[in-house]
Amino acid sequence: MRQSQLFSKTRREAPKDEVAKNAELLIRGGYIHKEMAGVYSFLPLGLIVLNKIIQIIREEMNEIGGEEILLASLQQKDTWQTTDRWDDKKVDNWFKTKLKNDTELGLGFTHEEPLTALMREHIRSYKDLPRYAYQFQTKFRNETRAKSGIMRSREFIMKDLYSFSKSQKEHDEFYEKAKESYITIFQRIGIGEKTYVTFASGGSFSKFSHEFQTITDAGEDIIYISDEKKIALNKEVMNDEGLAAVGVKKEDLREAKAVEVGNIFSLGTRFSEAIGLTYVALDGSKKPVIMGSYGIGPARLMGTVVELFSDDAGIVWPKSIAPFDIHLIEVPCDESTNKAATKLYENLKKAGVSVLYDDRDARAGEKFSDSDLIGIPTRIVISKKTIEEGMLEVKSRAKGHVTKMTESQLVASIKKAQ
RNA sequence: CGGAGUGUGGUGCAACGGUAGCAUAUCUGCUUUGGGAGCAGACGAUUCGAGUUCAAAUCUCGGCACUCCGACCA
Repeated sequence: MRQSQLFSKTRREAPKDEVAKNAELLIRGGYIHKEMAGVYSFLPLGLIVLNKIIQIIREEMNEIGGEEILLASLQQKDTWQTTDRWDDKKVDNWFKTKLKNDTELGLGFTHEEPLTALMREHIRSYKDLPRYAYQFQTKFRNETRAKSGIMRSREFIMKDLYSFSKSQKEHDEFYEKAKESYITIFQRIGIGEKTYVTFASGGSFSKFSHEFQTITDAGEDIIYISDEKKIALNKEVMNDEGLAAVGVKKEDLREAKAVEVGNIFSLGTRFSEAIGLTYVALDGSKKPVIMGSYGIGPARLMGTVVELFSDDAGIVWPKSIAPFDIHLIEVPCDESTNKAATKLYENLKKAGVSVLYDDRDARAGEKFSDSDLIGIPTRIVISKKTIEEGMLEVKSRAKGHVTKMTESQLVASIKKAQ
């Protein structure tokens, strides 16, 4: 798109009420807008990145048999009372509201209850299992303290998948598949090397759950990593039982700060029994469905990427989730550069390369600074000099080096990277 | 929820209880054009409410908002 058409503006300084690097850079670059503590809106550039992350997750969820749905945010009290999760004493981060007639409602902080209840209408026989449903949906959590920019917010989109299986074996097999799928997702997004499958508390559902923890000082969790096994333990299960389950010795582990970018749980029959989601087995008996839940926060992922990949000048997006492939900069603007830049812009679009074309009537310094801040992987400058030379000036945002190449070489290199 | 701190033009900062100032952004004009240009002019602000005082951005109390530390965190 043409940058002159982009309503969001970059800014030189971060607002003083942001300390977290992810929020500072994303606000300065015009990716997000802060509505209030822990509540952020996504602007055009931010939504492109968020949707790219979502699309990667979607592809991987479909790959393991997920069916996409969209559940309601408004939740009925009754459903949550059947599992004893309505009471504020049991779940203290509910946002609750009321209908005009005083009927109490909740804004969903998760969706085990409503989906389990819904599935009663669709799962009746062992022939209907297994099933995997997932969604990208807004969760509301009344955190006592929002912090770290978009890493911990009160309203956020979450991908949550729920599995419904007829046997423990069937569940366990899917659980492993989901774990592998998550590893693939984090690799595709570019944080694979710093992300560890981490043993964590299973809460009231099972002994352990698996978290996906990405090493960064911006994280809130402490994990203990076994480099040999490429696995980690959350501090909360750093005890004899946890060590035994993972099969590591305490002295072989190293401590690190990390952010939880994903979490998968075995739920057993906690919800299906309480809500009455059963199926008729081969032998005619009625059995509760065995469930699991699998979450990833796309916005938190986006924040994590910014924390991991940025420098003094701004963001350095991994290619897989950058808002555009190329930042095309025309400088200075006159008739000849405009003609050349427009032609290149159109050609690149035709070749299937996404381009942010800085056609603004601004000075070179401002354009370059904005480009560094926005962080698109490849920058191309069109100027009188490059037109005379007949070569494109191509700069890598990550590596910083400048190379000269022709248009077809450029397209080939972008295609190769995709 | 406990503790600490901060609220001033769009943004970032300043102002002893006594004329609210600077930078940047924005607008106009001229000059400029490969790393946030120059000159001239213009627009624009004390979080809200009470109190103390001749006089409050400044002191006191309360509300609201935000940040940080901690607790909490399917």
